[in-house]
Amino acid sequence: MAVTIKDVAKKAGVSISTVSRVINNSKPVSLEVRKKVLDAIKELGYKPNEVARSLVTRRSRLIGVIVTDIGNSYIAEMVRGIEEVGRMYNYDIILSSSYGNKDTEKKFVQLLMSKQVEGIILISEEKDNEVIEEMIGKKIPFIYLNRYYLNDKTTSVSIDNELASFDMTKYILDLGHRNIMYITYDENEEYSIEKYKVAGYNKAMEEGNGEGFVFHANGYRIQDGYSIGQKVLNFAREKSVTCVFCCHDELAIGLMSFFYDNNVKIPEDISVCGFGDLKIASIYRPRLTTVREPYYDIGAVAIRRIIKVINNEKVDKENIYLPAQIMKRESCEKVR
Amino acid sequence: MAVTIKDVAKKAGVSISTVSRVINNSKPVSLEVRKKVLDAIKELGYKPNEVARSLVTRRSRLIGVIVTDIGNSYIAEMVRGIEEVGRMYNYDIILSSSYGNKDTEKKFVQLLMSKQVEGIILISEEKDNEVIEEMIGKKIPFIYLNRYYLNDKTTSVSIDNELASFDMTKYILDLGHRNIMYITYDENEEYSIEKYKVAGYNKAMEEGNGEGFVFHANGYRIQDGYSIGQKVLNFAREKSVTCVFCCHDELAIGLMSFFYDNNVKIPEDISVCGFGDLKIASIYRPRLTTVREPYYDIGAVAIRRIIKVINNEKVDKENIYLPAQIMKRESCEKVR
DNA sequence: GTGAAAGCGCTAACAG
DNA sequence: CTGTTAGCGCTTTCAC
Repeated sequence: MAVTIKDVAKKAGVSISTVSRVINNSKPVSLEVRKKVLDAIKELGYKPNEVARSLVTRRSRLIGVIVTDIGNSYIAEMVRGIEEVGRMYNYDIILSSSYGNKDTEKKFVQLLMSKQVEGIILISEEKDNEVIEEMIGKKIPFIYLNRYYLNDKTTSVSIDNELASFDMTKYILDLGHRNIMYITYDENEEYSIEKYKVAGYNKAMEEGNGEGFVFHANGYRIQDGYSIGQKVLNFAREKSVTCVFCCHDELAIGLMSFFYDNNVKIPEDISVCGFGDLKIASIYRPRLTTVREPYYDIGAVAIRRIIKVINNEKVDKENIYLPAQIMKRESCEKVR
Repeated sequence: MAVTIKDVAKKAGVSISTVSRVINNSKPVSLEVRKKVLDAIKELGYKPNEVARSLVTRRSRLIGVIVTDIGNSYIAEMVRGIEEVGRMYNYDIILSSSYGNKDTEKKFVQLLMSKQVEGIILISEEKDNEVIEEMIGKKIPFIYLNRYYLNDKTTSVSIDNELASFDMTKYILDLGHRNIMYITYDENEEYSIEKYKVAGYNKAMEEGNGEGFVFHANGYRIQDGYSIGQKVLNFAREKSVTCVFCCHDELAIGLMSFFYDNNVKIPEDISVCGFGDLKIASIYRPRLTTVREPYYDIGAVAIRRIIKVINNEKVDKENIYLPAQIMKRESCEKVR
């Protein structure tokens, strides 16, 4: 059996409340007594039982994080941010993977609440999320992170997608490209973030007198980029497209792989740009020109806000916007 | 305030013990009473407070996982395995990232124990781990996962590295390569796994009458593979090396990137193989021929074993070995 | 089959 | 400044 506060109290010859006071610094304790207690603690190797503590204080120092799949590099990066700043404030995180199943997400919320977590961060990839409705009723701090779909019912952290897409398009235009494809997915969905990205792209194309072509993929994954490769290639040739701007790095990487496998040279034959700046973007060759979404920071800011709410510090109701950045690399070069 | 067992008891007109019995199925309860309780639970939306439960049962249904960095894809994969099978047994995981700092690791063990976790999995990248010494004293189930260094004082799960390296080398030889470099790192360290991999390589080279060259990198990272690129290239040319077998995928990817940047064609000019089968191995072009270490399974088996120990099922003391697999891809082709 | 009561380890009034 | 006491919400004897 582990050593408890009682053991310490006995050893130090004081009451358990006194011990409690010194470990929590909650009330003044005489130097002399404090020392006795500290000695006893050290000698016994006492560590307070956090579970017992939580029960009475109602503070678990636990934050629940529900992710789609920790195997996704951008999610891992967000979790890193969450974990690291959580740590700074003495919070541990409980990690649950939903694999995109909404019922699982809901179940996890219940589970996490029963474990008395003090806040929940949901990293989702769903369109409409019933979990959010559920969370609104509960008084527990909550943040919703979604790289693909917006949600106006709850606070989130993200970049300004329209602006980022605009800036990227402008950068491509400045490189001399005129015929530029934008590959999107599901941008007609009401809450799709693609809507904004397409808008940013269109706006820049208009201002820059470029000829734009919005193209549709069948999903957001590498696989989806690969599988539309031939169509993109045909279209690009037909319309003299010199640059393909993909709405996500995954698509861009898939597309580049298709190009590699089919002897299309990047950027000599065609330039490719992405969006996200996944780790792989700077590892793959040629390195991918892309918009950097600061995943780590998004996670960090999200948990920071949760902790603020927990501590009753004042926070804005609104979404938080972080700056994006154009990562200029070799997959997209000047038109000659 | 959340609804408690008391509320349910009152609503159902029974004692709290009865409620406890029905939610735990711990003792027979008459059908009639059971129904009343169940109804009350449903009506009130009651969820047992797991913290209170843990306090009395001493079972937190929590398993602590300390990782070096969740941003590493192989670690994320292990954590996936851990999380997913943990879930099957109703365990949640608490994730902590040590970023390779031993003191942090030790601190986390303390922290996790004070949160009453029922087991700890440490995913480390250190040579010698003081944490292990510390864990041996404690009676809490513990598994040590380390892709780089062995530890004979505690249970682990891994592949048979010597055999895997042997098989890979044999595969390369069978492709017609004779002059094969093996790039290693820190293989002279007492507990380095590289020692075994080099042995497997040497054995196969001997049997296959190949000419082997063991080469040293300055680390395990992509960056390290890139930075020895020129040396490898010079050496390979001098000794007519046709294939480079890297002790980790990271090194192989770094090397391939160097080759790309310097116009060395893979596999036409030289073949490259790796070890690990990180996600990127099959995304990068050319796709990397490599040894598949089943990270997901390693995590899954690790937590399964922990849960067995928790439940007093009998387990072997020995390390657990999982099968590896040669992933034959385009970075390594037949010599012509 | 059911209820009363003790207690898990700790914090937080409340006295003194 | 320090000790006593009452819970936190739940499980688990122990009676009946």
